[in-house]
Amino acid sequence: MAYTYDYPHPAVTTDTAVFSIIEGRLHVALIERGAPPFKGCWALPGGFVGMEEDLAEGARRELAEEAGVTPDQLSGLPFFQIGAFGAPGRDPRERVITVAFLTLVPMDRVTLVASTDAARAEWFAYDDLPALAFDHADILAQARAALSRLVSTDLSADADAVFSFLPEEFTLSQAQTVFETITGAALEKRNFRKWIKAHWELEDLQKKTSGGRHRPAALFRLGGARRQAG
Amino acid sequence: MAYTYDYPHPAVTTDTAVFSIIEGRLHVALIERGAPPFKGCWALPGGFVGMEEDLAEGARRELAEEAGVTPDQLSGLPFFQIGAFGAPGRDPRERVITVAFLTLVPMDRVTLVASTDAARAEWFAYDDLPALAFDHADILAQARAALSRLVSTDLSADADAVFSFLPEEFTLSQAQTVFETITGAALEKRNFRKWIKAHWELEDLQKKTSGGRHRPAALFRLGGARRQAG
DNA sequence: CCAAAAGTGTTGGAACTACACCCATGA
DNA sequence: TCATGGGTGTAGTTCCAACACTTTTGG
Repeated sequence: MAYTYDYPHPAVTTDTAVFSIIEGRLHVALIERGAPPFKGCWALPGGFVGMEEDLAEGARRELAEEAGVTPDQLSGLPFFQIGAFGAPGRDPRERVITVAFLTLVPMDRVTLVASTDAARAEWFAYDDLPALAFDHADILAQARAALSRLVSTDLSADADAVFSFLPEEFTLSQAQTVFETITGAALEKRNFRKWIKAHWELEDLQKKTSGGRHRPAALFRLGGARRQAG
Repeated sequence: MAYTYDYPHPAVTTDTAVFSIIEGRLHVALIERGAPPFKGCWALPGGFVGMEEDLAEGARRELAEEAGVTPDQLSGLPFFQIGAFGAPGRDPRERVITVAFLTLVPMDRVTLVASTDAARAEWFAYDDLPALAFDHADILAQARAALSRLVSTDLSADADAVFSFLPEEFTLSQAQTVFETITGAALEKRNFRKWIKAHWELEDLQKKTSGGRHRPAALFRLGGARRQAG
């Protein structure tokens, strides 16, 4: 079937940078492209937007299709738009404008499953990335910058989103790891604890971790109604 | 002439929120649509992206065509992307995804000239806007939020951009008006002067204004290489 | 008993807020 | 001479950064 217009139309795709923190390091979900162009190259999961679906909806659909990250797993998690990337020639096939998104998923939790046009789907440490298809290195850099901006200098309105890296119940050390990973700076433990308690209402669950061969840590949850199911 | 694709393509447009400060109030450039849909309605200047042009380039071309704001007048001024807006049904004709931009032009300086499909082009005070076409009220609100974010709580990396509201040579009172207009808060004169001098290198031009029926004010210029031609 | 991470307060400096009066000009 | 906006300093407070030792558990 063919679609005809009176004047030329670009194609529109979405791409999503899925960040997580694995073993204390920032990781991104990438897929290996199973079809040209850039076949065999790693890329952000994404694809063409359906004519009836919203941009974010399309991005989530592609995430499920290519990387096995279902809307279910993303429910309650932040999903931000980073912006549109539309330099002519960024796709060798035709003029393609992509709208990029950013999401944060809990640490050590989401398993990637390749399907449709993805040959593989894997987590990569952000500071050890392969070469990327299209202008995805550029997009990913802007996603990383947006992530930093969530908590930089002063807190953005969306700063709560970074708690999405944490499990529902977390220790203050885990929280510190998250903030250190995002900002790239080492934080002083006592100051961090004062600071986080001053800026967020943390509910002390009156429970402790166990199993570590060290003193057990108190477990907290982000208080108020600020966080939905993770 | 017709253009045919194997699968449906949305149309892609750009829209730009041009902000200025006129008589101490934040204004936005709007055009009155001369053609359907929303004929006779006010809207952000914008239009379809050419197949060979970059998104920002297309936005600037449309700005010149519809509102008479030439790339020349915009040279050296900030031009930020706000994001993509693509809800299905936002344009009654077909699926249209728009990429929105934001620019800041010097106070009391830019004259608007309507042409092509714009019946009129005028400055509107931001807090006294007419009904807008499409989802432009939504886009404009996000543009306004982005403007605030430039200088909110702590300064963003792009905070210099707000000096674009000022003429090349400006008084500290004019600068104070700009910051007050953007933040919406009244600032204390002595504190503002200390603060702006602490955060920016201002070159004292050793000149004074004249003509006001009051004490002349010292003129400054934004120092360093931070500002190109305004 | 040893290794490993959890937990805990105080102090000095920097940055921000609040606040009131005199000055130079044009009409 | 008056109306108008331009120009100036200090003191109190708040927030942030620096800093070291004790506790609890598992092996």
